[in-house]
Parts: sequence; C-alpha cells; structure tokens
Amino acid sequence: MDTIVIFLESKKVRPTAMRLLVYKYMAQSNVARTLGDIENAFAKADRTTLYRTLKTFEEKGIVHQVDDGTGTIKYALCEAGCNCDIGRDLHLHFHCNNCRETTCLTEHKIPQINLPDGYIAEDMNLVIKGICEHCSG
Amino acid sequence: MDTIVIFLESKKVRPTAMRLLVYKYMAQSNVARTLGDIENAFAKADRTTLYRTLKTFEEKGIVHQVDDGTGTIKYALCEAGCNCDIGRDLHLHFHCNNCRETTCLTEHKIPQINLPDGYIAEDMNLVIKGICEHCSG
DNA sequence: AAAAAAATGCACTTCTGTTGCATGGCAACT
DNA sequence: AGTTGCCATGCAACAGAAGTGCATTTTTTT
Repeated sequence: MDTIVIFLESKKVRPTAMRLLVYKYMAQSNVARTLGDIENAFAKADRTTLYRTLKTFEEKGIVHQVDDGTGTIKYALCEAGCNCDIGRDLHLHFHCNNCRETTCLTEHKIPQINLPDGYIAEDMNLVIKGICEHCSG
Repeated sequence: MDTIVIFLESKKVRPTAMRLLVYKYMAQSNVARTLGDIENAFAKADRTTLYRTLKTFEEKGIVHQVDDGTGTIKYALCEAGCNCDIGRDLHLHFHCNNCRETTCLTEHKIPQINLPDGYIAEDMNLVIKGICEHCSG
C-alpha cells in the first residue's frame, strides 16, 4: 500500500483515498477499463470524481487512454514498455470479439509505415480485433 | 446521375431521392464524413433518415465506417481498393491534426503483425495522425 | 385501385463525456 | 489552535452522438 503512495507522490499526484482505490483497481485489472467500469466497481463514488481522477492520472503519465473502436474510451496503466511520457504511445492494442476486453500488447510496437508524399506522421493507433488467448484456449 | 441509380440498384439499394443526394455528397467528398457533416449539408433532411441511409449503405457495402479516434464515427465510400465486402477492411486511415479531416489511404495496407501465442486476429484498424498533404504543403 | 412493403419523419431515450459551482478536507502559515 | 487557501470531491446540469418505436408517407406489387 505504501508503495502506491510513494509511487503517486513521485508522479506529483496527491495520494487521496479515492485515487489509491482507483489505482489499485487499475493495477489488478490486466485489461483496459472504461470510466463506466470503474463507476460500477465503486458504486458510492461520483462519476465526476472518477472522471477527473483519470484525467489527472493521464496528465501525470500514470495511465493512458486506449481507443479500441468500441466507441468508449478506455484507460490502462502505463508500464515499463509504454513511452506515454514522451507522448508517443506506439504499442498496439488487442480487442477480443468474444470477451470484449481490450489488452495492451506492450511488447508489440507498430511497424514502420511509409506514407504517400506530403503526409507527416505524428502519432498512430493500431487496434487488432479477434480472439484473445483466454478465449481461444 | 443515371449511373448512380444503376450502381445503387446493383447493390440492391433502392435509389430514392435522399439516397442519391447522400451518395453524391459522399462521392464528392474525398474525406470521411460524420453523420453530423451530412446533416449540416442537407439542413432539411431528418437525422434519422440520414442515419438509416448510412446504415443501409454500410450493410450493402457501399460505404464503410471509419473510426479515426475522434470519438464520432465517420463514413467513406468503398472503393476499388477496399475489400469491405469480404468483411476485412485492412487499408489504413490518416487523420490530419491540422484540418481534422480523415482520409482513406486505400493503397496502403496494414503490414503483417505477429501476435503472441493464443491470439487470433480477425480484423484490424490502423489510424495515423499527423499532417496531411494539403496542410503540409 | 387496393394491399403490402419500404422509406421517411418525429419524438424520445440512452450513454458518454464534460463543465460550473458549491462544499469539504487537508496543509501551511501565523 | 485558528485562519487562510488550495485542492479534491460531489451535485447538477448540459452537450453530442447513437439508437429505438411508432406514425405517416411514398413506392412497389398484385
């Protein structure tokens, strides 16, 4: 528990009770979560608080947004492999068509793409949909 | 005009006035459009009609959805290079951070990605964000 | 012309994301 | 300890897009 407090402080985020809970929830999830997921997990917490908690976490490089094409934004903890701090999160995401969960494949980077003349790439997002290891087994 | 009628009929879509207008609008746009865009273009038309027109077009393989990460679904005409009919739309999309328009790069296919064991790919979506040829010139 | 089928339009709902404002709690300072 | 001020929290309300149900109009078919 203390380690989380220390971690949050190192990111310049005040370790309030709510934030600790949200962080722990994210840490024990190994998939990306929507605001709604978190809302359901903590029935008593206010949506706005959770919303702003995620915003804060995002600004401070604790979580990153995941757009998996489902139409609702998801969030996942930044990890060693994820260079969100640099602003370039180039690992890819996998969305399972069966269990509907989205996982970060932090090891797998997006390959080099060569664009037509005049196009300048600044950021990219690659989502692969299919069956995850859990559901295919 | 007649060519559009014939085309729509070949796709088993009845060529109503509204649908011809929407098709022509999509054809003259060289970028992906949201429902809202179309709504604005035809002030007198009802949103639901346009909504269902796009749904119909999508089902019949006339347009395909584009998810460019802006949070609102866009639509673009299917073209020669686009294999939407097979259910696999593997070309990539470019979203300009300057003019906010999204274009299909039908020529550019998503490269082969090898996934971890147990993951089975069925579909994928790659969006590149940056500056488009118009804005970089 | 009548019946059937399909398209359109209206109203309304839901879901997500977002902001403004009031309140409450913690922290620093006197 | 008391006061001040910042930051977090909670409530309410709004905005935008997606989607549904039903009545009405248009088109096709018989």
